[in-house]
Amino acid sequence: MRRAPQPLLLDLVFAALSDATRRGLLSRLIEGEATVGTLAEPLQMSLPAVSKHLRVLEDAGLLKRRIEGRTHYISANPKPLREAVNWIERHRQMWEGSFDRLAALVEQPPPEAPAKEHTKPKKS
Amino acid sequence: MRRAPQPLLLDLVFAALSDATRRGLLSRLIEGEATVGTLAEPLQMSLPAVSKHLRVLEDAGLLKRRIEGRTHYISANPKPLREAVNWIERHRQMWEGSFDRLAALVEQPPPEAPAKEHTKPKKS
DNA sequence: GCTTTATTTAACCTTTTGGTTAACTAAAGA
DNA sequence: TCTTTAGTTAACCAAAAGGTTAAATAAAGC
Repeated sequence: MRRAPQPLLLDLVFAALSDATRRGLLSRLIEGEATVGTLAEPLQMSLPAVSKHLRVLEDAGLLKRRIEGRTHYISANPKPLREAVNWIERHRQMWEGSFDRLAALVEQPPPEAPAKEHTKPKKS
Repeated sequence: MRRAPQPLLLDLVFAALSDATRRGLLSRLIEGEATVGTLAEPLQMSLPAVSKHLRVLEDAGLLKRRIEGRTHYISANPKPLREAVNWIERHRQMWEGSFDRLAALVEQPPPEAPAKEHTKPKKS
């Protein structure tokens, strides 16, 4: 009963990535948009189970959902991954002591827009 | 009794990173090696709780522990982070790649049209 | 030897997670 | 209209997560 400091986005992203089924779903989405049923089909588990996994991913901001009639088209949203990889790279580089090594990779801006939303003050 | 596909290392790493307290511990370790007590001191929670968090991090391979007498010196081990960041980067780049192609198409319609999704971009 | 110090382990509790089946909503098709 | 199809929501369950306090282990200090 001591916590409630709001679930950080990073919490949600890393938690979402910590399950192999969910990572599998994300991998599958590399091939492009897919419906819930299509995503569930190869995954020997019930449809509601898959639906839940998708919700976890969606809550972490890793999915986009386009609803058309009764069909939900799911696609990947890579944006939150940037913050996650930023956190990791920052620490990895500090620990390894090689600051310049993959710095370019992290700072690599999206080809279209100059990163506008990853400059938040965080205190983790 | 239905699962047993073995807990992948990636599972453990991402799960370890999904908790703000644990990320805080890792951040603290940027300053260098520290004892369990020192790590616990600023963290308003009991020592056993911290001990458990450290074990989660250790099981994920993110910590090294040097025991000297009754004192445990904890330090960060960045190695498993590489695999994690590899997974993320691989997916992020794939998605951003396909998103670009998609975006190129979506962004095409004239600036007056507010691009509702179930209306096909018909160009006159 | 006794006591303090550093830390883990044990036992317990509550909340969350990951799954199930059954019931519901709503669009599509006959 | 009636039925199928696509998906979510509800209710439930077992196990895991994250915390607690109390007990155990073992090194250090007196």
